[in-house]
Amino acid sequence: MDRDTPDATIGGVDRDSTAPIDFIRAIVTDDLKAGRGDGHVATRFPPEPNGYLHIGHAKSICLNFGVAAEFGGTCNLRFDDTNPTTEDVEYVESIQEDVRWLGFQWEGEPRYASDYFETLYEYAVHLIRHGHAYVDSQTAEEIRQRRGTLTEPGVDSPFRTRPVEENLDLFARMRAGEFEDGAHVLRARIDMSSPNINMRDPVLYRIRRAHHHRTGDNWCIYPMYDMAHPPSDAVEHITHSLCTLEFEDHRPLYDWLIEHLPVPARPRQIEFARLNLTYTVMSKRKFLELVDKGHVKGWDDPRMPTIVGMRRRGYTPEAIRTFCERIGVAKRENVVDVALLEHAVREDLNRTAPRVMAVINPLRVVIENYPEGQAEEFDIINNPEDESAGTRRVPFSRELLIERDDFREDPPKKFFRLAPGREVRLRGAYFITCTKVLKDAEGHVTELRCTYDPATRGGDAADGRKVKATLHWVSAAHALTIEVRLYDRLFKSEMPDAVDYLADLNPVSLDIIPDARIEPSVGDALVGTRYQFERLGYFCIDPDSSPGRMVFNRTVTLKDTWARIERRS
RNA sequence: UGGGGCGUGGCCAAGCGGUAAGGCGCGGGACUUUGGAUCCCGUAUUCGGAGGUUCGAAUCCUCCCGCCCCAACCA
Repeated sequence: MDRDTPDATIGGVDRDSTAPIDFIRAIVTDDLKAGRGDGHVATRFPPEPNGYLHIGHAKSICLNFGVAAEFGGTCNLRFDDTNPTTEDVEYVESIQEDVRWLGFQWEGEPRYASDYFETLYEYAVHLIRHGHAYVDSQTAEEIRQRRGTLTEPGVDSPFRTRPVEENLDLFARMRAGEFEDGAHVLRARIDMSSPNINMRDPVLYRIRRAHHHRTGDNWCIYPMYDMAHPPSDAVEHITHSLCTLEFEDHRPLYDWLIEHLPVPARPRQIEFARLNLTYTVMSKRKFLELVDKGHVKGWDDPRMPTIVGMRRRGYTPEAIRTFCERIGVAKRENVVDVALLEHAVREDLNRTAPRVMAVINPLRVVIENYPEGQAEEFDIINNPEDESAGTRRVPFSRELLIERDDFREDPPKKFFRLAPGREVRLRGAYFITCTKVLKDAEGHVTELRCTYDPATRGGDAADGRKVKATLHWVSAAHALTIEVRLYDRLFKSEMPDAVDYLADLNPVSLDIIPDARIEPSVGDALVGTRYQFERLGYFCIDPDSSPGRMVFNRTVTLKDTWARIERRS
């Protein structure tokens, strides 16, 4: 490419995004220049409906829809439903919901590989007619043994030279259900000595008497991925078929199918590396196991790295999309630090989530010079980063609760919060000064006596004096009690089997603070803590039990745990 | 071992012959009605290694090393 070309523009498309998907962008640009696909770019997201989507799929979704959008093209949603034994409508429905929730709209109706079964069958017949496929009657075991090894070539099947007519007849009878499962298989006739094992006469069709979630019992033979995918792409006029690295070895086969079939288009496969996240299990197989064995409550359990699980944790589609943009797309194996995901979530939540004050581990504070029985309300801003979020009324009275960790009788050097004789600000209310510390017989602090300065109403001193800390607080009499439940994130850890450690972790989901207090002014507001769970920060209200979500904006590390708050009924 | 890929700071990732973008993380500072947020500044003399070509290389060539994927009638 011309070095003088301003790189703000590539392929005529404005490059405002920092998403480093340049190698794909370059290929598409070149193809466009070469006139492929009539100048139209068409991609597709092709999940197999055998589980719920996870954050790894989000990368693929953002990539496919993103590339299409960038080049003014389209992106289809196609279910790769060629293996009826593992698939289910529950999954096709959840997948559609998740893609929509992430903010993407596929072109037209969802497609299904199963919609093409008849076409694929005809294509298979076409291959047979041209001597490019044959019915093999060996057992699976025999086929495997004759496939050769990484270093030894394979051996031709004794059925490889079956006459076309016989193949045609056999294949038709396979479809007609005349044979047992496994009795025959349709294979491509390519090269049993190819150094690429995928080219050693790959299986194209197998007999499988299983109920398909869409075609029911209409078929007893099903195409393999390699047989179904290339033609499906072509039928949909997909121009760029993006898939993960493990399919690189299949590309020659992909191209072989496109070349030997009378397909209406010539799609091109491009591979990229799948997403791996630190501490995160990313395997549908393991998720299924967790769900089936009851280690989690379902695919949408907040501990799950599934899209629905993340949704319940309060993650936003915007945050997930931002994350996918930032991690980039390349061909090298990678393990993205989960901190990057959490950063994207915080960034979005900081901008959009309403705040509330909360006290988890309460310490009673009595404002001695505040009239007994009196109460007043303050208007406190809901989101310091968003004026339009408005304010809420927060009641204030003589007896308050503050976070226990916000007070230190003997404050260390860097501790600026409350201490005997020290003045701090109660957020949105008044400056208070601690005058007395009450303790029980054991010497534990049980209550603080303070005085407030009426001249600091709203949190600003008329005389301009400053205070080094601002505390969260709630009015003891008005506070709302909720239940906080803490969960540990699913850790992949060093353990080879996720299930083992999950069994260990499950009991950790306890009610940490059964009597946490929060301010009652916001009807649907519940929040977490700050100091006690130093590494948390954001708390989400389960969208299934309460509208909206809540953020606590103090500590925002979300390192390796998170909390879920449930309203006590 | 045959084939296919990949190796740029702790983690991602640009760069594609002209003298190492950016983000996360980390460290320091400023500011602030949450010590959060925000804002600054710093963080690879070096691109897996060794040779070579060139005025000049992460970018080209050679050899070596390392990691990943492929021997399902899964996708």
